[in-house]
Amino acid sequence: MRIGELARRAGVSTRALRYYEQQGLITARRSANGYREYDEEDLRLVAEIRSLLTVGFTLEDAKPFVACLRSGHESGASCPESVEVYRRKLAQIDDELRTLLARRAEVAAQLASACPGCALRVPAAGSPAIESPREQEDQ
Amino acid sequence: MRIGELARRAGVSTRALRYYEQQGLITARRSANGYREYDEEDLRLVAEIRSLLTVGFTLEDAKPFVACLRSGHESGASCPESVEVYRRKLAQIDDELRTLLARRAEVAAQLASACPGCALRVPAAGSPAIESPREQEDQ
DNA sequence: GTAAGCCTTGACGCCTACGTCAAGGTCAAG
DNA sequence: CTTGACCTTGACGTAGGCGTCAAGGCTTAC
Repeated sequence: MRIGELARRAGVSTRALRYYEQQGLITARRSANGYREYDEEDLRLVAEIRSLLTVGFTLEDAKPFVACLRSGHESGASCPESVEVYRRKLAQIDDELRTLLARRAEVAAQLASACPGCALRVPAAGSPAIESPREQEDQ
Repeated sequence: MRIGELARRAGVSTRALRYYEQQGLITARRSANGYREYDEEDLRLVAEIRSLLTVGFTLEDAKPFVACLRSGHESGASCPESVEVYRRKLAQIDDELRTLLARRAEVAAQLASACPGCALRVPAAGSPAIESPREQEDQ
């Protein structure tokens, strides 16, 4: 199939597909007239990329997953490199969560001191429903 | 004082100060030779801006606070416009927290299915320590 | 006079995943 | 032959808060 069909089936723009190729994530055969030619496996690769992007991965993060799929694995996450990316991402997300929670608390505190009573309308940052993620790196 | 001294005392770069001016946050008198001249109040304004930026506010968000200070209030948060920004920011932070938590859960789930056992090393997204912030907008 | 240290206004670079023209080639239908 | 739908590469624009030259003027000290 050509780029337009792949784009429709994968739910992305043709621009995105060319960008993924430019970034080294996917490659396309070329037909005689220079048009890119894709197959079903490429559709899987793009689906994997999209899936990862929507959960906050960068294209760089996605590379090991795509490589894993292309090397014959049925899942892009079946390779150790991919698992490592998963773990790094979890750690990064936890960092961001901690940062956000700290900022939330700070903003709530400033709001409370500037406008006593306003803070009553929003959940407290230290409430039992909002806590920092537990630290628990590998091993 | 001139821009260099203000920068040192406020702990920011001269580039940042010019940028704040360009964005309409601070204004400077000019001495005969064209140099910017600042006073102690400008120092307070810059301190306010820095304080807000570090908790994730944009310069646009900071404008009401600066305006509030300049209009004579002792706190940049004493004006209703500032309080409104606080509330919008809290809501935005809560949105980001929910998004992050959802992504965390998604990543953890994918990791778990791709590498059973790996997930045991990281905190579970649905654990009692990590929950979505309670919704509770105004009123 | 000249070096040093301060100041000025531009203006590009960064980072990410594309959106959006621009200018033009390919191919099948009518 | 023309229209139209498809394809190609190239290149600028976006958002935010500056960093980092570039090229040059002011002032004081020696």
